[in-house]
Amino acid sequence: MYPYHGNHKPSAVESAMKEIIDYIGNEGLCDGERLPNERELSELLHVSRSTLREALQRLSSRNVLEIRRGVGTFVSYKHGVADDPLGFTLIRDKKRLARDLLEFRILIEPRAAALAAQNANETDIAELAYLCDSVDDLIRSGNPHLERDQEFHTCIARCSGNIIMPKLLPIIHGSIGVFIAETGGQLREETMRTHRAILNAIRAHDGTAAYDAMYLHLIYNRDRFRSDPILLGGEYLTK
Amino acid sequence: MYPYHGNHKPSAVESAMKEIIDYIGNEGLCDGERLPNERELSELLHVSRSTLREALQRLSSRNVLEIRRGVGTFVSYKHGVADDPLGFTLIRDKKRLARDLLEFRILIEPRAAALAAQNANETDIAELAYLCDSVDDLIRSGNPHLERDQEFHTCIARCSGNIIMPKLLPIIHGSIGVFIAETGGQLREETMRTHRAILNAIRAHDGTAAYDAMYLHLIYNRDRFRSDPILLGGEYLTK
DNA sequence: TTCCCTTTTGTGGTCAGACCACTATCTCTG
DNA sequence: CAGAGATAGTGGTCTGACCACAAAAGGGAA
Repeated sequence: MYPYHGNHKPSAVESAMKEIIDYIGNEGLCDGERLPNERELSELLHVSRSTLREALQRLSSRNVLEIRRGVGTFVSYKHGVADDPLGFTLIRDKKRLARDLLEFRILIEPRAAALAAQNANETDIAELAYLCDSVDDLIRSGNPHLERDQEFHTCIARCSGNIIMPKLLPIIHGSIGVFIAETGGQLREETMRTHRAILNAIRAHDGTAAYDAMYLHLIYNRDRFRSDPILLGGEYLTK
Repeated sequence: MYPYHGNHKPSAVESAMKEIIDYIGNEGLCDGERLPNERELSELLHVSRSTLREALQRLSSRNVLEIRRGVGTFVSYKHGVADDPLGFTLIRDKKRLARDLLEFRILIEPRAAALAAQNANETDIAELAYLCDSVDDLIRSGNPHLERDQEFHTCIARCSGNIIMPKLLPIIHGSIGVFIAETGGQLREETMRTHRAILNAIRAHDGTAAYDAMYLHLIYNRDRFRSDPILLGGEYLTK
């Protein structure tokens, strides 16, 4: 994307990346479809397998490809799976990081919900409703629901119409996920109730209500974290 | 950061990444300091050079390291340099992408400015003032000022106190930079004026004023883009 | 001496080909 | 028909060689 920033001569890896992107475009490969295996692709692009591999790795680390060991390499228009693309790895103060991540959600997700209320069509709303029900089911049956919960939020982000939202949100969620375990106890009722409020506001195309509902939902989450931080891998907070 | 998401056995590359992070921590390496060369480091970590290289590449693509050909590999706590970590590469509709990026800035930067007004100390304000003056100088002398302009904005993001902001903003800016050339004509005056307004609001610790000033500044930018999109590599808009 | 050009040195970049480890599938057996 | 085992295909890792670039050292001309 940015060979234009510098004037440096493109390396073999960079060229290969561009050619892979072109290949996907030319072949009309869609989300989930498989690329040729590494040996074939390296011949096709006239680079060594190691160079080709490096190109694939870089593309996968920016969510463009998904590499599955022993299976193959797949196109992934899916949003946000890559590890730590924002470089939180080296941030020592993990407690502050967790706090800032939660604050950041409060900053953008209510706005995303408002936009979603404005832009969501029937199909979107049906998908949101399904996800909302699905989260409820998981909570009621005592199963892990965090992942599905995040899908609900990401779906709202996608409905916002701003393409940055669904790209960014899963990264934020993923980073928070390291710190926070599954919702427990009384908060589960709260989660189901506020999720439902968000869904209803979006269904009614009421932007203000959606904003407020999402805001409340996230505030609950933040305060829970503050007062009762259930942590996974607590060592990462002090390190 | 997220070996905790899945239960999969860590690959050699993943272990190497972790060990590199640990190495940086143990040796107390700071921003800009150099790591041992690839051959030494691969011996040190007991992995092959190719595995080590892959680990280094991944860390560099998440802004943790900076690899300079013919020179060495350096620790980079710096914010946002990596190419396209959010995976905009495959987005075909570049016009929409540009629009959404600008809208996204309008969504988060005013809030960052408000937080900066609240949290900035004397040192921060001095740095902001210097950057603001510097941008003015560049504009007046007719030199490219886009990069310094972005530094000004990133500095505000850093002053916000939320660590996500300065990580994210350069990525957004960098992606927008592909589309938008240097500010030209009458907008230059506008840029200098609104920058100054933002600075003054932050200096006065007036959050509301900072929010409004930043909002106006960005609206000007967006409208300029809409009415008169000066584009670099226009082909990328239609592709 | 001072400057510029050449050489040297050290670094990351690329290549080739071999073998390892995992996954899904097929096949044989009970 | 179900399960265990063999098999083929994929990405993962290793080795060691050579290439290309950037900075520093050296040497000659003004």
